[in-house]
Amino acid sequence: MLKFDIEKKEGLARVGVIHTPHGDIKTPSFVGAATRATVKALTMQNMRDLGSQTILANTYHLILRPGANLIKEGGGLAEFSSWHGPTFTDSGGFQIFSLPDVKITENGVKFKSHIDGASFEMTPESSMQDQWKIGADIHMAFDHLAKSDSFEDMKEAMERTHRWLDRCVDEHRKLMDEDGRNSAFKDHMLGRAPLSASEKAEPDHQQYLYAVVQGGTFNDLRAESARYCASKPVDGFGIGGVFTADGMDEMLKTVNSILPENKPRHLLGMGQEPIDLFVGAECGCDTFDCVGPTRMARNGSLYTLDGRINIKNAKYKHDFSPLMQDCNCECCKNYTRAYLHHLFKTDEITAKILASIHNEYFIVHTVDRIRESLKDGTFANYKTEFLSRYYK
RNA sequence: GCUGGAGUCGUCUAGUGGCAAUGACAAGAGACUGUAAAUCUCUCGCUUUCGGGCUUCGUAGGUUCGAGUCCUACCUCCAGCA
Repeated sequence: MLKFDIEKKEGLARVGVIHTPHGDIKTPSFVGAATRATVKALTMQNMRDLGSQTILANTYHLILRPGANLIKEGGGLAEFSSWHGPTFTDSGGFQIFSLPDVKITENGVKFKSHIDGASFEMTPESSMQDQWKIGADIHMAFDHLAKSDSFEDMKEAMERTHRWLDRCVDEHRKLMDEDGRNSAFKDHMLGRAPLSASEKAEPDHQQYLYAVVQGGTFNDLRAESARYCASKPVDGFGIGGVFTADGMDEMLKTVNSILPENKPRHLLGMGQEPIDLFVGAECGCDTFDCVGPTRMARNGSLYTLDGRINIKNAKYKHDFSPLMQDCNCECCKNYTRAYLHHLFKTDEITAKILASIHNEYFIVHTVDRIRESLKDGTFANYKTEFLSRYYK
């Protein structure tokens, strides 16, 4: 079982530490979106420097290129990418469901590569196998995204997600026993040697599985999904299919009141808007990932405590102040808005690098400060102060 | 000086009798939430009660129902010849 220590609780919110084979994650924490085993425009050293604790890569993208086997050959995601720290993989379900011409059957999803049109089929088993090879510390179960937000489609997607979860759990356990067990365990299984308690308890090559809660905007479905996922022998939970902050707090309260307290919860894909992170943490989510901060950055939309600004706007041409006062990121400590404006207008690659450093830092540190404020009991004040200024 | 060619929105460019006029860039603004996104959308002569109205394709005339497109003259630029 994935070790998760809770240091402090406040309502549904909690401060904790997830202990992974590649290191600890202090939670709540923002996870950098490293879809193709890289955070776009940033090096892993950039990510360490800006304070990121962990990254999340994507199984769909990695099986197309460079292939799960190659990442395994390279020592697994953390080593292959030189991140060396804790890692997550998303199952690929979300991407595949966004492709045109997908054929969904009970067995899995048939789709064509967006790169060369080659036909693939991903099933709960194959996603688990690929994620095992990719070798992140924490894997997501292969879930089913609803094709619309109608109750019928949501219910169907949720129920299939549950059936697929059972298959994910079985496959994950099988991989653990075949590949993850230490040599002592394997000797034991072959009748060669007895097994000590610690050897039995802790495989040598451990990877962990999160179930994914579905149910869309229907809180009764969310509750049903949370109960189902909670009943399974998984290490934590992803909360999927959330697209807007509207009603998210109620949904998260419903779900996180049902999920067992002693396992971590990851809010999938949310965190472009700071309010998502405050609400998410307040309602008991421990980790977040989102492509928003880096995508916004590449497109010139940059976070400040007074809201996002578009650095390409003409009004910043002569603005020689830092992007954001009192920001300790490499970008704000060294460069002016006028310079960033110039880099964007001239389409220099450095524009995207500096902007990504800032936006990622901003979101990572906002969640870090949420964690600190929960620890010292000032969360409510921090939330009010931050949100009233940011969204004024 | 002669002979050819060319002058169209900030720039380059399409256009060969129905045109406020093509495309690109530049400019201005917006979007983006488990990344087919260093992407996409809108505006880009002036004006409007969004139906339209007005003024535009080097300049000035002309032919025509209608001219950026045809004719004449002039101006400027380019090439070749003197």
